[in-house]
Amino acid sequence: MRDGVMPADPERAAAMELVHRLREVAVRLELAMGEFARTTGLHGTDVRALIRLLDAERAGVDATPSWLAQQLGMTSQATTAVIHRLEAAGHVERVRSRSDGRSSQLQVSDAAVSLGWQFFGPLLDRLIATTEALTPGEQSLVTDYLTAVTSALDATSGLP
Amino acid sequence: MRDGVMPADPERAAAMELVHRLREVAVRLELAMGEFARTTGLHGTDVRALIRLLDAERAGVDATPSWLAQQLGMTSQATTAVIHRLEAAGHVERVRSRSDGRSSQLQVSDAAVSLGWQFFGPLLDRLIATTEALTPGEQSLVTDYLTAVTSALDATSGLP
DNA sequence: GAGAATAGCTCACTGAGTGAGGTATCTTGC
DNA sequence: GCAAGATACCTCACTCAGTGAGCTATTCTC
Repeated sequence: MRDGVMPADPERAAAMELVHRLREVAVRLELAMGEFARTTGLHGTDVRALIRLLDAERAGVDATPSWLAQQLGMTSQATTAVIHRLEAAGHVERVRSRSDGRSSQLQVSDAAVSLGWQFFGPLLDRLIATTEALTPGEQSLVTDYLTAVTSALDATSGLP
Repeated sequence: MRDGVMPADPERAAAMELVHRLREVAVRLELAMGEFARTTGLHGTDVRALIRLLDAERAGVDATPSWLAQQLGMTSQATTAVIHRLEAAGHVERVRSRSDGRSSQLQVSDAAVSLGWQFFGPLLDRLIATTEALTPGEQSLVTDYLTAVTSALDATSGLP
């Protein structure tokens, strides 16, 4: 942002610099995802969906279409279309939920996972290397900071 | 990602956790942007464009349509459309370059900037507060780390 | 100054995402 | 036990963002 609108404050300026770097990282990650989408013939949204589904699996959360819609900030119809595309490409499988006949659960295929590793593997290796340059203590400091940032961001997306 | 594909390695696992947090922050930022887009009647891409234009201004870089296209990872035609939309909404002004008659420069209007502050102000305040909870030394540690991460990410997007 | 390269644009088209509305299943109050 | 309402997901018709093809104007190169 055009920082001049805010009063000059050296302490705040340093913090602001950090926030800008954070945003810059987000932008680059977005671009990398877009590139993955292009090379795989998927769409940006499809890739975002895949990533969220894998996140859900990691976290042990049941990924339903409506859950995914919320994660993507999209309508349920658009999410239905995303799931269709991913299903047609063999990246996702839809499994009818046993406890709730209306609902279904989404599972990412092994093929999609290995495709992801193929593309993001080298990138991830560099990120891991960058991260392991820090001491364990420094790493947990950064991790805690990022967790706090996530909470701060969450407070916004909870708007009505 | 489904980490099980990779061999278990506690050191790597800790670094991986950090990378996941980083990605999580990126996802939340993206959602916040989408929400800003919805409340202002803009599109996600338009907001991303505005942010990149403000970044360029901050960095003292000349923002041309082709530069913007590269930043957004989009074709020049799509970028032309984005600029048209932003221009029509009064958020951006197109100024013919004096040094190169083919090119033009893009400037974000004051109105767009204050609109951005209005929405992102509270969010930014929370982020700044989160950041200022760190000591100056810790802040610069995180800043340096994020800079390194940006470089690591850049090495990917430079694919042919 | 001719030819190649570059910056940006218009046009026609595809398809991602939305609003309206439908079906099947689950929940609740009687 | 069943009607009324809520919920989860889906289809249909439509809009408009983004793409490919191809154009014009300007600048660079020899």
